[in-house]
Amino acid sequence: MKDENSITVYDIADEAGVSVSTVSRVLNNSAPVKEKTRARVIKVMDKYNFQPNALARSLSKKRTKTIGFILPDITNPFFSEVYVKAERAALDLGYSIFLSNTMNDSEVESIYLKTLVEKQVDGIIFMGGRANETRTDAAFAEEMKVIMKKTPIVMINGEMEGVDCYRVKTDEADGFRKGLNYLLSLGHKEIALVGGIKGITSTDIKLDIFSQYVESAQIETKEEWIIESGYSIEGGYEALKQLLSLADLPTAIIAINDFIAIGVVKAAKEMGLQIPQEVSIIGFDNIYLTTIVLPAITTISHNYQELAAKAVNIIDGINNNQVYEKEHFFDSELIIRESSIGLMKME
Amino acid sequence: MKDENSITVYDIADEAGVSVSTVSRVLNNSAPVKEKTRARVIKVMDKYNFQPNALARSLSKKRTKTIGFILPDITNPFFSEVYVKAERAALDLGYSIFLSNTMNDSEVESIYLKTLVEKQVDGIIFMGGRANETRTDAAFAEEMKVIMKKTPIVMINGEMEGVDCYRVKTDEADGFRKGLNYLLSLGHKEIALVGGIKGITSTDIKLDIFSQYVESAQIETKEEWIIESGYSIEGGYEALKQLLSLADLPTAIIAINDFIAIGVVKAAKEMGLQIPQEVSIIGFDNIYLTTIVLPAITTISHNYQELAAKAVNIIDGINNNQVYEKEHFFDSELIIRESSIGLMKME
DNA sequence: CTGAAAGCGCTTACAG
DNA sequence: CTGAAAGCGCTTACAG
Repeated sequence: MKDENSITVYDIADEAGVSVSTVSRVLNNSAPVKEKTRARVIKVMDKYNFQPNALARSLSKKRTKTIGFILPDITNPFFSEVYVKAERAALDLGYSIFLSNTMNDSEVESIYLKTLVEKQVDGIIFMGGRANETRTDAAFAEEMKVIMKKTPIVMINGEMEGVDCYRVKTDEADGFRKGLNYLLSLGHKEIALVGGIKGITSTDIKLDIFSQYVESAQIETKEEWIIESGYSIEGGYEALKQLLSLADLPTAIIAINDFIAIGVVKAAKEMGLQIPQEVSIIGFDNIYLTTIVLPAITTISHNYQELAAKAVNIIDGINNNQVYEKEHFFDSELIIRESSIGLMKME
Repeated sequence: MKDENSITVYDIADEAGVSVSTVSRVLNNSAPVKEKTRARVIKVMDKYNFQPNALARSLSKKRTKTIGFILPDITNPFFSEVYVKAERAALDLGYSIFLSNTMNDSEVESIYLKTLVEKQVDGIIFMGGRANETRTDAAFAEEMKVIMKKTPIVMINGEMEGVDCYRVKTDEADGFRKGLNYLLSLGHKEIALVGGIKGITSTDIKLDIFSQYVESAQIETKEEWIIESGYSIEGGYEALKQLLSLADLPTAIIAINDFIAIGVVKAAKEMGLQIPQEVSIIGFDNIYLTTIVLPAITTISHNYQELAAKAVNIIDGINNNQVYEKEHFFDSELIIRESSIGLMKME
């Protein structure tokens, strides 16, 4: 008897007294097979714990039921949240996912892109760093275009100039407005904007909206209240220290993301600044850490579920000859928690 | 001219005026090729952005350079930390990883196990829930054995009775002793043990050690100080509330893991209990959240890097006919931060 | 409802 | 150093 791990459809066919075509038919339910024959084949398969070789299947079908997912750092709760939702959607449709962490190294990004194509993934979900730059690098764009000739790409919350891939997005501009309007509704007018890096889309979008509010005199701010301190907890921590060294303080702070907001909260605690009594703060992203911190942080949430599922569905769909719009927007949601409070109550 | 995405070695061979064997040789550097011939072949490959089909290669080589990684929840910093280290080690050796989140659903665990085998992964790194039970389920063990006939499995910090797979482990017993000894060295004697679930290995190991210390009278505890409240932040939060309802309080708390410790810290803050002044607390795992919380939490760290790299190396090694011990232990490390303090200072 | 044959795109002895 | 041929393990027209 053959080794269990080298049984093929031929062995099954032999022992069941049928042709491999028939074995393939029962394997895939791709055509009618007489009930008796089917039973015989299944019996033999079970006997040997037969598992078809997906490589061979994929080679002939030109479909791998595999998706590549490129992101900077799965350790970051924002990315792990969208990843997990995507994986579940993928599982439901029978796909496996190659996860590729680039750690913001664009060379690694290129290596993974290349590998995924060679492994014949049915599509790539891309959240790599190069898709977050407001001005896209021409060489990177070129590279993406070459990939796209072979494999569909869908970017989540990112895009690249001249790269006509699928894009699935949170309406971040609208989300940021929701945050600002909420602060305004609480009576705040003197507002600081903390975190971010100029040139990165998610920062530029928010900076833009903020400027509009300032220009229309809805918000009063100062140059020193706009602190581009990156995306990390540390960045929020340093930013608050900087703010506290100033003569005038804002009554509210809007952070580029939740990590920044968490850093602000941490620094506030150390410095003895009361949140929200002395200053309100809101974040962006709604990562789960916002609820484990004290006070829990008011924030704007992505629609993680829809965002991720749409990305997966597009890949599955175009592999089944369906047609999709290139761009899809999803609404964000204001999540009110404890870090923000009305101005009246503060005084 | 052919479509760029359907170029094969035959097309390259034709245009370069050589045989496919030669194309394969330059592709793999598997045998000497005249420099001039090689140059000609490479030129044609470049012209068409040729990328070999890894499916076809894997089918004939019976090697996919792919690893499957099964874990409960990548959203949990403990798992994402080991995953990220494993992925980097894998990348260095040319492997891609299928990440499979089971969300603690053992049916999903089975589906992924099956899929990974069909996709012919070179090995599976397993941190699934079923490997964490002190008493292993016979049906699950059987399933694992069937898998192991076809694909090597290496478990990280887990094992299953009767399943002779590779095991890579933190010496958790020793790590827990380090924590206890540290507390003792600070003068603490009245200690509570919080979190965990009986029947789960990581709990049982720690419970065991704890009992030994109690029996040898190094520690004084009470029944009500041992609270099996799971592994979540919420679990730590509830546990501290429970402790605070008691007449007597311990001077120190050792938590099953960092999530529990974080929950304790959060509850303490809400209830106005001073940490570490009124009670010291230490966690286990050294996830990065321990440093963003105030006070930063003293904990025991796994050697994430070595643990993950060893798992990957074993898979790569046995696919190259190397031989490995079945079990490998790695030391843990005590990381002292702000949540613990000497008993003298407390009074 | 079933089978024989070709094809998917590589690699690998084997021969020269 | 190079080429012709078989093989990896499936699926899919095609014919009956």
